[in-house]
Amino acid sequence: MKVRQHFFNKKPVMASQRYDASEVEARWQREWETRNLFATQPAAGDPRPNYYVLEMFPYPSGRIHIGHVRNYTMGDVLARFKRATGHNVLHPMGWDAFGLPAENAAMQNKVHPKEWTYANIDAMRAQLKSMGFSLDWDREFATCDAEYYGHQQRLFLDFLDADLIYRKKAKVNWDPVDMTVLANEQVIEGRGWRSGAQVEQRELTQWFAKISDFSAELLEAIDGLERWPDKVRTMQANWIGKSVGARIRFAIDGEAIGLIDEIECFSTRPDTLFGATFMALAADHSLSLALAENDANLAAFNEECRRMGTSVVAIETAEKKGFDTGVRVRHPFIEDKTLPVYVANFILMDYGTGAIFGCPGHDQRDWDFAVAHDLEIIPVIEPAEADAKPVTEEAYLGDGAMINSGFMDGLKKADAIEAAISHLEAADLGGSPQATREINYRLRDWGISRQRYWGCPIPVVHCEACGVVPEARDKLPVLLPDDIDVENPGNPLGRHPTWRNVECPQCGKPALRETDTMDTFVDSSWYFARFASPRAPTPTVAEEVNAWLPVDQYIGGIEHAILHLLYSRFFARAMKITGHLDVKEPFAGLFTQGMVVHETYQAADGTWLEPSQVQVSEKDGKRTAAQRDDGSEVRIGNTEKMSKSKRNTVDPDKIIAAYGADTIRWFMLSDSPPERDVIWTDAGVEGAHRFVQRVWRLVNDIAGLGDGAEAADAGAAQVTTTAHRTLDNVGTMIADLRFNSAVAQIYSLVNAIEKAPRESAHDRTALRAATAMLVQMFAPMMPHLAEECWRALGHNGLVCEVPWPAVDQSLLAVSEIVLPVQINGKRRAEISVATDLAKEEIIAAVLKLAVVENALAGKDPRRIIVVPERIVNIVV
RNA sequence: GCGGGCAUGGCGGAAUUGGUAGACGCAAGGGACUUAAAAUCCCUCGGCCGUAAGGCUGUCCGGGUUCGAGUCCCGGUGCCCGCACCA
Repeated sequence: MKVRQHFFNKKPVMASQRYDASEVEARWQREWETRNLFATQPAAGDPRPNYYVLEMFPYPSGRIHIGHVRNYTMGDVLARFKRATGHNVLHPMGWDAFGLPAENAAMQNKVHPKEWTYANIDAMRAQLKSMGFSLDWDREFATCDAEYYGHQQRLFLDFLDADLIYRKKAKVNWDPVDMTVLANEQVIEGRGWRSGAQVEQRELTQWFAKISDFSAELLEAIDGLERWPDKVRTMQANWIGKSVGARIRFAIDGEAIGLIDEIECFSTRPDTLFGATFMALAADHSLSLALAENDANLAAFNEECRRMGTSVVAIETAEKKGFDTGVRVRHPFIEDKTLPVYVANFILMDYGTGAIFGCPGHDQRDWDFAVAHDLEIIPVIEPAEADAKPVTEEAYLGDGAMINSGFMDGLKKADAIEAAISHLEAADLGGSPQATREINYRLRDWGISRQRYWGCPIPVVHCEACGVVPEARDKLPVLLPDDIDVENPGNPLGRHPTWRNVECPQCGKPALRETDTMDTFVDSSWYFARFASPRAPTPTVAEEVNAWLPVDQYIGGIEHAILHLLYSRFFARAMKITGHLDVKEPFAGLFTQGMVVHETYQAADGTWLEPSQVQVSEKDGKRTAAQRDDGSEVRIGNTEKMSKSKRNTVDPDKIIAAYGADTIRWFMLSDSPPERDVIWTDAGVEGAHRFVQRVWRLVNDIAGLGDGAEAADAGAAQVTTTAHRTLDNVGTMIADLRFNSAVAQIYSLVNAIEKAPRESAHDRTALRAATAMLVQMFAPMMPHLAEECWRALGHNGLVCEVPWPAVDQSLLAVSEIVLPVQINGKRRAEISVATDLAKEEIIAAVLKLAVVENALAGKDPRRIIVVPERIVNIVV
């Protein structure tokens, strides 16, 4: 049994000939910085093709975590590779710096949010620099910089003018303790995530962005996002949620209620109309409200519906409750038939029209409601599935021919829907057709108001005389005040003594400044455009932003699949309309990388332990037991996402200090495909570091072979061919973001160089050339080691400035190839043939093989398949 | 419930898209060097049979298509993710 010690417990071994990462890396980082190598040239006037690679910018929480390291390493490999292949590369970095944590920290630690945020940015910038990323730091900005959010206010006003932003009353989650609105994601089981207080539904006037106007376009354009993962495209399509159907009007039987004499429903299944047995309204439907005015019981019921929680649990366990209003509507197809109208707790006011017709036979939810209220269930579809249960037991949701449906009897679903709509379109109700075709989307407008201090102020003023007045554009930015009271809950802007009181920009009379700030998702919806000209006096500069956008490769976590990426797509369209941009899609290529996960450890008393507190025992490669430093038993838990609560995090700084940035970069790229989770193990990191040392030894070895007189070329050495073949593969693999495969290729080349003959001058010349190519190939991945090796090989310049080597195509062609020979599909032999050998000759050669002759036993083969350069198969 | 994805040695994963399954790495075992260790180097490493040559078997399970299936089709199992009273 062997006890593996955690690397922090080990004394570092430091032999003099070993590669000293900390010294080397700091030196090359200084060199790159001195030469300002990664500053991007303006797109205008640069003859090279542009390439924009962007990783999702971080929230400045205070520390870089290992997930950032993985994300930015991938982007950096691509950026360095594209630079080497002749592109003008934009690879910027900034900070998504507004948001709640800064305010919470301010309350807890009595630090100003601004101070806290900028201190964090300084710390994290230093960490990123120690990773050796080829970022253009001249373009850095934070979204909380007055300059940035001032331009954002300008965009806001332009959007307002273009009717892309508006104000409306809306229901919001209100936390009565923290005195703020909470996003749906911040409400857990009906309680505020921070205060734990029961969240109330409040009606407040809020700012909204008209993203729903773009539903159809945002959905259709998904088809064009060919370099996006299918998963994200599907998620966005589902989120936008298109439903095709009809809006159908039902006449109220008898007297009108006030001005209301009909009810409109949206339905995707008008084919089931003959099975309709009731109608249900949302509590906030205009008819529900009108009827409640004279009915205290209904008013109480409506109130109960409104209070119903938004949590998943509340929805799953809720009964189908209803209140019979006594009102009845006439069935559109059946003379003299009327349907009872209920108010029901499962009808949503903000989808469709807030009213449905219920067909219990073929909708499970309607079925539940019908059973609860003793309503008729009429089957109108004859089940095509043999094992279908009768509609007395559950709703039938499958396909089949229509029954009990008058003119639709016998039709299939699609034809029946068409027939029903045509019928209703032709029918007249009060002077217009009884139904119109309609498409509904699930996507709602985006509420961007937040009752928070640490965000971008919404640049408008409320004047008693003039109403809502935009701030004058030459007064922008509307700055956040620095002198605030952060010690009390609620919005410090709302109780600021002077900041609120302003003159109306229009009439000059005293007015009040808007105290809402913008959702931080607004900040991240256009930062990628600002990077194209981050110091410009306008939000964007046409010739730069249109040259750089769309981002060629965007890299980030799947958790942003919907919100951030959808908002950004909307913003690009809004910016196009307002003249700030001339592309529609912000991100041409999207890559969602996996997480970094780590084993968890739990002590006997249930507390989670850090990896450094635990020793794991292994037997025959299996992890058998773990012990704490004091010898007590430790339970090995699941391997999961690194998190503070499970204490399974690894601090990048410590790894860099112990092994260097190149080691952690190499480890992040090895083994796991980039879209999948990577399991952090000490052994894996040590393996990566061994490779760094091995490459350094090899390069010095080759450099020490001496020049060797240039031998008369006796044909390419094997190692030259291998190097070019590897180069060809590595190039395509990096371009396809298949980093783990590129890493494997590089390992193989190192193996080949180590084993290659070194006897002749010709050998040595070939080896030196192959080794130089090797260094260039791993330069995007381990840039510091590459520079040091490049120098050791006798080159003067920097490897990161040397163009990517060209593949010698003539070396890729092989003259002879080993073909596997199958008999009846099983591999029985192999044969070495010239690549250009004719099929007949290959067959002739194969038939002479002893195994083949034995198998045939004098008979003719039934069939011979020859796939050139692949395989031969003899069917006996 | 709806939608999407994944399943290959002890482990992470390769496999040019239907053509030699297990590249490359990790772990493990054996050996060399060393007073000893570390580092390094060499060998073995899916399973079964065999001294060996070699044979059989093998990519979650059951069928199918094909000269040939990890890859395509049908059915199933198990995990993971997203959305969800959406009419």
